[in-house]
Amino acid sequence: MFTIATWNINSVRLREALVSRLLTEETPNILCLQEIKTPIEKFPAEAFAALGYRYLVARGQKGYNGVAILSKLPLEDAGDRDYASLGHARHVAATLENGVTIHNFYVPAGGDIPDREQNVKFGQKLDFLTEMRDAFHADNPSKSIMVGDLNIAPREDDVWSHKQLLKIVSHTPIEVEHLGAAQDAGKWVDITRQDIPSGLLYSWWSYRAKDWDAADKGRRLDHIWATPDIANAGHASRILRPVRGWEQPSDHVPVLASFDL
DNA sequence: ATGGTAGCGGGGCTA
Repeated sequence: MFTIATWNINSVRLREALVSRLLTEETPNILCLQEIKTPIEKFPAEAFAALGYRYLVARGQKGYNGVAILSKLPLEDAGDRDYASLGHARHVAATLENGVTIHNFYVPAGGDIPDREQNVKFGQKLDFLTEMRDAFHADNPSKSIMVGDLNIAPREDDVWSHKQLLKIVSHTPIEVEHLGAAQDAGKWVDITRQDIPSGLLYSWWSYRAKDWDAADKGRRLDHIWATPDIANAGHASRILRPVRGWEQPSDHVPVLASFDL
């Protein structure tokens, strides 16, 4: 059995102590981070190794993006892909000794205007998702887990107001359709929703709210998926809402799942 | 329709 967590940390150097706190309190076997916002040379690997997380497979860049897989279990680097040819560090993969492959994604946010004619970033987001679809279709993945900040809340109960967010980037029908096509192409099972099939679920609350907890205008942007051959081994999904209330928090909270493998 | 906050890096971009 192992537990995997995914967390958009919004600068791993600024929030090194928060990562250490999560690792100490929850002791996931594997932690996937997004938006580490640093080149790998400056990733605080020693601090996490001291807590038992000796394995690191990561891709970084200066100032923006960046993804990392931290693990207590041995990992082998399984490569990365520059989806939509953006030149951004938004994907990395690693393989465990049991043969399970882990994909860690940071899908582009897509800007504010949900129209590729008016907003290049929105087009890049859709193109990124289309290339994910094509890659999964070609790959036909098995024994795989894919996690990350997908920057899309696909279901009505993944947002505080479906109606009010229909034209807001992250919940528009075209994004949901593109994400669904990528999910279908890999036959990915949404493990969080397999475990918690109904009810409001959020993993992100904007920094701009006066009182994020009281307003509770959240979205479920962070996901854990698995291929059908191992999906029934997934269980015990959790989203750690209280982490949003830690001092100087990320705007995202960790999402966890365990696998009996 | 707008503005609200945060991080990086030291101005403006990105979220």
